[in-house]
Amino acid sequence: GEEVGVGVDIWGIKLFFPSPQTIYHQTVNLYDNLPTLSEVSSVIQEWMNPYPNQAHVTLNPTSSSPAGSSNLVSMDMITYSQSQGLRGSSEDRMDEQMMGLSYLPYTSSCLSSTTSSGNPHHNHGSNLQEFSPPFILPTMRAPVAKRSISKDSAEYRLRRERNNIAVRKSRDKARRRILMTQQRALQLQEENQKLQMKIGQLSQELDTLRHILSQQHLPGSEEGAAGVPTV
Amino acid sequence: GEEVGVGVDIWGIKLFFPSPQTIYHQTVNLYDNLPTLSEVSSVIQEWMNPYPNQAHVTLNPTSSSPAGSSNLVSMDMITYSQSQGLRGSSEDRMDEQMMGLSYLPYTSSCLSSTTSSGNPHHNHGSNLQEFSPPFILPTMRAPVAKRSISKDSAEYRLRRERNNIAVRKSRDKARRRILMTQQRALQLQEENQKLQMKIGQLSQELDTLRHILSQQHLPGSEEGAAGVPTV
DNA sequence: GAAAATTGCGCAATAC
DNA sequence: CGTATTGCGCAATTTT
Repeated sequence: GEEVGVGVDIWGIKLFFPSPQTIYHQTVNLYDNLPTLSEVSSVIQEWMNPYPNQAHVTLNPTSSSPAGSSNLVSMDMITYSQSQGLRGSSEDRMDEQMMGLSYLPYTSSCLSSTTSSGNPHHNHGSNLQEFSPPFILPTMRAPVAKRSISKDSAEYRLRRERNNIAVRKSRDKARRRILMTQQRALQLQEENQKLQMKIGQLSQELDTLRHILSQQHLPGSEEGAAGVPTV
Repeated sequence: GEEVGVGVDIWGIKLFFPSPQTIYHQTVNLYDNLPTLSEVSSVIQEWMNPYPNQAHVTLNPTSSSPAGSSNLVSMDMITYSQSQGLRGSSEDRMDEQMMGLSYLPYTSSCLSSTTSSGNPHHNHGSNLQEFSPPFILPTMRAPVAKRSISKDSAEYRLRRERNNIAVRKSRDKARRRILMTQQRALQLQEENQKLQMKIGQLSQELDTLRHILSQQHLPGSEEGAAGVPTV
């Protein structure tokens, strides 16, 4: 099979979507306002529109117009139980994982390379067929065909190498950002403690002064109008 | 070649170490206290000890004792310019990357599987041969042979699938931890502002009271002893 | 539109 | 033995 994407089960309706990451992104970003069933069904209509028949449509590697005719659909169901963006919106346990729930294997198959013998990177592991959690639908867009690029080509290697460098750089940046945030949090916590202490000191001073003033004024018994401000 | 590990250049001395990640970890953890040249050379002696001749020693897949005889050495140099753990310890730019420096491609090849046709996962990209930054040595330990496991075996797939689940779980946890830290930092920042404001208020109150007291005492000209405390 | 950056994922080494 | 972490490359996607 040359399917690209994931099969999902939305309120009992099995669907196949290309581009698992898109779905994941949408899920991650929107998992806190799930659509209603009617919204889902309307979106399904929109989605199914270009492909009224649910038959397979083989990928056409030579098609050049990306937004043109349909060229990639497979109704083969692929397991996809993401569960990450769907863990209840109430912070979960924040310390440990949920009960036995979740992190079930999920398989996505890739387009095999067109010329090379193909390093089957995302190999299909177990062929489980369960669909569990409800799912957010991705924004609707017709699947586009990839430009077929030989994995042996120098251009491919160049692209890969450049991307690898970018990935390392990006992750390094992320690591530093995380570290910085942690340090900032610690710093703020320290500062908070100092500020709390200072507030304590000032409050005590205020109490002392108020006490002194009250002692001065109470025995004298008059002029209560110009008293201690209580802002 | 069936080499596993990375080649590094330490003060001009080219070495090959197995397990790139070990080196990376050591580098990350220790990059702020680089060893002296004498330390390095003694470590090199220790490292070279089991292998006085620098010839290739072929991997023996049937050897069962992990801590037993030497079974994995290759002096083929593999490019390794990590540069991540070596970015100056002064926070760098904290916003953007350094100048043209770093993130050069780095290649590590893996043991090919013994029975399966072998998915060449970590494929060798460009065959650059440059060695640049000085490097921390890993803790010395004789390389151990991996138990040869067929990639087709059900056990392998089981292990992989379990690890994949663990990985997803771990990353989910990390994501939540990061989010939590960010939120905490924001929260602390808000709290800080409030505290600062409160300190401002209290200070102003104090000033007012001090002013009042000074007004009361200065015109009367005496009894300066029981004055305003200046804690 | 193309290059760079980001991100989910699986793999393998390793840490625990 | 196990699970948990982590660096890495890949590919899909997003950002610039």
